[in-house]
Amino acid sequence: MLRRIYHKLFRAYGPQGWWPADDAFEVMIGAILTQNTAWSNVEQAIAGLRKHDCLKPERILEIHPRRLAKLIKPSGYFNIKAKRLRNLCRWYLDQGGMTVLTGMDTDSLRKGLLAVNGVGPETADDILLYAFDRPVFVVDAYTRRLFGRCGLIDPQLPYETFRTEVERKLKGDAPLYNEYHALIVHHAKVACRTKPVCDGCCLQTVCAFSAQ
DNA sequence: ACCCAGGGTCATA
DNA sequence: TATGACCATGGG
Repeated sequence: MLRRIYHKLFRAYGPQGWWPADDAFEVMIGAILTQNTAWSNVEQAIAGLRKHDCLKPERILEIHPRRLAKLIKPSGYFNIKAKRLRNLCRWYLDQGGMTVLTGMDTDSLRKGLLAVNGVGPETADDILLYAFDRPVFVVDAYTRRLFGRCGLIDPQLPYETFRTEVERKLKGDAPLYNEYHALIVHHAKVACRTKPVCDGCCLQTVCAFSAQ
């Protein structure tokens, strides 16, 4: 059933081409900045960072925290996100950069990411999937509502439990998880133009399909 | 003027 | 384990 929902979304919207970034490190930065924040705001923040050559960990660590906060201001929560960016960059460099990180197994990578203050389960999985191409299904609020409403997975399950349930039922690879999560987000955005946010409307198409 | 977005932490019970 | 306060901007 998870497969059929995927195909319906894909047929409706086509490939989404996530993650919108120039390289893996930029994906990590974007994953922090987009926490509870519209992507349009994140784009402005990243533009600010790029303008000041701050899309590298060394630069982010060397500029003054207050200035970093100013650069990412459009993304909101700029003070705490400035700290989180620094935490992530310190970890990134301490580990030895992309070369070393790429060689690590997925579980070790996730543990390392989660140990960074400011990186929670969803942000960690964003990074695992979209920066390191690991076969990890990213669970967000939309995913819970979608699969919950379709009666496929209990939306109240803890994050890790919900994720492993999806992966167990779906048995997909990284490219599939990549498109699936992007499609769910896109679906929520375009189909939720009507006011009652997302409870009755945005899942209707998919749920009507799954009910047959 | 109001609502919330591609979450996470910390204090509290 | 599970709530609640808190963080803050821009676009609808």
